[in-house]
Amino acid sequence: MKLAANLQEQVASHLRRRILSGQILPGTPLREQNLAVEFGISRGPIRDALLHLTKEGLLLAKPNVGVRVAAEPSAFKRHVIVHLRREIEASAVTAWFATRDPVLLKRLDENLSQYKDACGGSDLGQVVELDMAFHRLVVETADQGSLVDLWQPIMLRMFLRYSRHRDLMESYNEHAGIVRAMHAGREWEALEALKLHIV
Amino acid sequence: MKLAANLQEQVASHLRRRILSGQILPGTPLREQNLAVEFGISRGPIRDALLHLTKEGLLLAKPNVGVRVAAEPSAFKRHVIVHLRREIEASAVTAWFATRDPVLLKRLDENLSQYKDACGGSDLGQVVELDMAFHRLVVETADQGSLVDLWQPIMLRMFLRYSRHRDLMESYNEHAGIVRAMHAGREWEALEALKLHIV
DNA sequence: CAATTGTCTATTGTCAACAATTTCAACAAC
DNA sequence: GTTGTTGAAATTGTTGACAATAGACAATTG
Repeated sequence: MKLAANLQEQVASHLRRRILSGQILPGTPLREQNLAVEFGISRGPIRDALLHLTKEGLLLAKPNVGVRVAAEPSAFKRHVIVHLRREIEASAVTAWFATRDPVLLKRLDENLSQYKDACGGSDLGQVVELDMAFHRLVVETADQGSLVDLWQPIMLRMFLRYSRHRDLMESYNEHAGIVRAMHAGREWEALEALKLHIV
Repeated sequence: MKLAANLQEQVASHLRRRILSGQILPGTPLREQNLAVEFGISRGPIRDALLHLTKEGLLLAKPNVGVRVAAEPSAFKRHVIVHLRREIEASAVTAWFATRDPVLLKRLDENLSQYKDACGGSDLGQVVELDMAFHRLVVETADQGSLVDLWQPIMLRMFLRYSRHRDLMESYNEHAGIVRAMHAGREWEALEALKLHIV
C-alpha cells in the first residue's frame, strides 16, 4: 500500500475500500459535514475526494443535493462493462507476451500468495484490494501503464457488486490459472482463462 | 447548450471546449490562480473543474505541482480506445434497433443539419461539440443513458487529437450514412458504418 | 570545482466562515 | 381531502486567508 501525501487521496481510498467491501451500501448518502468531522478535517479535501469517487463511478452526484453510493450497474450496462474490461486486459496480456518481462510474473506470484492468505482471513476489504491489484499489475505493464486510467473506472463499477456475488476461492484459482499459462508461455490459454474469469 | 447552475460546471465545459478545439495545446499548464482571475471567481470552483477534467482524461495532475493538458494517447492506447468506443456505441445502436424509437432519428436529423452548417463556419469548437453530441445522442438512448458516464471519458481522450486529424466534411458524410441506415432499418449496415467511422 | 545545503518564490493544499439552494413539515386556502 | 405557501433546518456552493510543498537558484563546504 502506498500512503498518500494529501488528505483527499487518503479520504478517497478509505471510502473506496469501504464501498467496495460492502460496508457502505448502494444508495447511502454521504454528507460532506459528517465525513469532515469523522476524519477530523475540513470539508475541502472531502469535496475533492467525493468528486474523485463520483468520476470513478462509485458515487452519484446531484447538484445542490449531494452524493450517494451508486447502484449496481444494470444487466445491460454490466454486459458492456464485461466486454470493455476484457478488451483492455486482453490487450495488456497480449502486449506482455511480446516482451515476456519476468518482473510481472514475480509480482503476480507475490500477489497470488497474499491473495490466498487473505481469502482465509476475515478482511473482505483486503481481498477486494488484492483482487484488484492483480488485474492492475497486468494492466500497468502494457505501454507504460497508459491503460490504467482507462481501466480503473470500468473495473470499479464492476466491483460495486463484488462482495455479494463472488466466490473467493474460485476467483483465486482462476488468477492462478492465468499466471500458470503465462509462466508456461501459452498465450492463447492465458487469454482464454482471462476472458472466462471476467464475467 | 445546457447552462450549468454552478460555477464548476461552467468552468469545466468552457475549458473542455477550449482544449478539444485545440485552443489550449497538450502540455500547457493550467494554474488555479490564473484561471480564478480570468473567470472572476475564487479558486474553489476552479479546483473542482480541474478535478473533473483530470478524471475525464483531458488533464494530467501531479500533486503539489498542478495540472497540464494531457498529451494525445499513444498509438497503442488509441488502438484500445477505438475498440472500447466501438463496443459501447455498437451496443447502443443494437439496443436502439430493438425498439426503433423514432425520437432518436428526429434528434439525429436535427443534429446533422446543424453539423452541416457548422462545418462551413469557422467555429471549430462548435463542430467538435456537435460531433460529440451526435454520438452522445446515440449512447444516451440505450438503457436510459446508463452508458454515458462510461463512454464520455473514452470519447474525450480520443477527441484530444480531433482538431488536427479530422476531415470535417468526411465526418459529416459518415454520420449521415449511419442515420440513413437507421432510417432504412438496416441494422448490419448501420453497425458497419459506425465501426468504420470510429477510427 | 562538485556536491550539498539553505533560501526564496510560485503554486497547490487546507481551513473556517458565509451565501445560496433544496427539502420537508406545518399550516392555510380551496 | 387536496393543493399551495411559507419558513426553518440541513446541505451544498463559494470565498478569502493561511499553511505546506516543490522547484529553482544562490550560498556553503569539502
